[in-house]
Amino acid sequence: MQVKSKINSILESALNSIGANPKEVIVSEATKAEFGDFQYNGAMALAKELKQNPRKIAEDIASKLESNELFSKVEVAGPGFINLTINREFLEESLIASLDSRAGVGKKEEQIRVVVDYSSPNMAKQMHVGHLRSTIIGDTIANLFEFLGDEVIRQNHIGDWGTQFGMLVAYFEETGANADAKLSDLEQFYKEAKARFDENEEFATKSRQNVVKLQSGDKATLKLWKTFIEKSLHHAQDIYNSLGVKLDNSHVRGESAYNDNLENIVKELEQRGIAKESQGAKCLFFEDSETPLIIQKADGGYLYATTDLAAIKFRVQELGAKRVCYVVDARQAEHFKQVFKTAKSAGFANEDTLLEHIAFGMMLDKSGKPFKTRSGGTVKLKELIDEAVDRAKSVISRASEYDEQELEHIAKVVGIGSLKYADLSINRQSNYIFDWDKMLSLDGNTALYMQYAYARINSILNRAEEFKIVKPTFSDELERRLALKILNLEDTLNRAYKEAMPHLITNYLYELVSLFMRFYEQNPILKEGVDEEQKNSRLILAKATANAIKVSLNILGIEVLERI
RNA sequence: GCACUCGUAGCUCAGCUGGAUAGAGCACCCGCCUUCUAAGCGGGCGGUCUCAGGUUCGAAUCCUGACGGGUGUACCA
Repeated sequence: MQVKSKINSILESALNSIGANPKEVIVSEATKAEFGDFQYNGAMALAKELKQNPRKIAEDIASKLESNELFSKVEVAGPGFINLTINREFLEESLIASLDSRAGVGKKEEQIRVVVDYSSPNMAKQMHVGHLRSTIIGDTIANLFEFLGDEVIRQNHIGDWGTQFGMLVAYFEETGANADAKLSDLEQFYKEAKARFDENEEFATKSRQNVVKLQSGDKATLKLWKTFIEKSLHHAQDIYNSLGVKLDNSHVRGESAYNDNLENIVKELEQRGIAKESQGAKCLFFEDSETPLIIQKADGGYLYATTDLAAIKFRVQELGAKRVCYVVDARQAEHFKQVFKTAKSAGFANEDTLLEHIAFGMMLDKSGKPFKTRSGGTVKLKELIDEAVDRAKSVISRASEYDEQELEHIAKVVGIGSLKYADLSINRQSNYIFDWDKMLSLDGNTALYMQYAYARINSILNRAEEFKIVKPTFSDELERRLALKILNLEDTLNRAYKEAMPHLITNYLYELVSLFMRFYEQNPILKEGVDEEQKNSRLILAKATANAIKVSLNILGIEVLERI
């Protein structure tokens, strides 16, 4: 149910009928409960255009709305605020739709094909905390788009090409018979190879030669390279599985996949006169930027800008994407700005193709400093996940009621849910302070709060006999507000879709569940003294709430539990 | 130097398509379990929205500048 858009269109015709045609009509949720459910503040802005008193305009608009059965109250306040209260009966009737598995949320009218590029781990190393945000924000966005009807193509643009592989190959050859054993810890293997690379010039040269061999398709080198990739992918897949992220090998299309196209990309850009030579390198210059985008080095080598351009071309022209989302660290903002601009001017993407950098802030430690990237100080993703699960296990209050296997499952769902929720609930654009205690604390606005509410509802539904799917009757204002919140899910998801902002969903969830918790405390469902009709109504409210929670959490990639 | 970005309660964050006394959680204090899961609920404490100008009937929100933090800035990805 899209309550807001419904109101917007009613408002729009009301506005038109008094001769106003604002370019956008937007109601917002009321800032105070006493103002009603929604408010429209546009009357004040129209005062100049219409050369009328804003209060008068508001009253004119209000008089057109009053007759509409959607509203039970239309009120003009102050200089020209229009406060709207939604008719209780309308909510009662609409709530039934929320009992289905989509919590009453429809698909978008226009559905498009979207590529979401996320995770993109480096294949030479283990995944670490630095990969967490891209992986879970990207997965959430992909889930959300899919849920609303888009055809989503997930792309894992893995870092599987470049110097580090020359290095690994060289080290593998050097260690000979021990190599296979050593590979069981790829991280360690990489470290040793890197150390060799830094200290030994001969080794470094050999590594670079291996890169050339790789790029020119030398069979033996390629074979070795493949074993590294397989090993790494296997590791990444373990992480995805335990995180419940929907990436698999079919989504992998790494840097190496574009290797053969790079030459043509450069050629094409040169022929179109977009690329120019400067200091021996092939570059693209931009008016608003003093640094160019380099697509080919002076020594002939290609760069990640070249790969990215090849990838855009592939995604738009071969995959047919109308929207391409790059879930990548905010530090690459300028890079993507230039790449997108180039892709459009070169015709790799159409003018109306949406190329978006879904930027997110860095992960900082408690003292506000960035995590180290190279020198051993990083937290491995695997360790992080394990600890999240361990901590969750130690916190489960009803632990004695479960057997070992059940406990394990609950700990996993709660621990990983908390880990993801903590990240997703923060506006992705700001830096994210990574704090074990906060992330794994199981209080407040966390996954656990939602999961707990869900389990509470489930407990009631299990106890209750089947309830009738008939129009409920709300017994107080709280129930009416809870219903309205449930019906707001679709508007929330649509806004989160437009802005690619997962935290809008967590904000919504928190409001929804807070309302439910109050309802739960105040309005008994199965207790004595509750009449049949009331009981039935409240069961419908509870069920609809559970659906909204489940749908929202599923989009965030977080599981619910029947019992906790 | 230039560009981008952020600066809201002790801490972590919402709010920023301009609107009516700026909202949460944590922490701290008080109250609520013989009845649907107290991992909960209710109440209290706590803010010159970094500062200074400007636009506007109205600014945490838009613009300019200053200060402070972060990031990026020619052949790494």
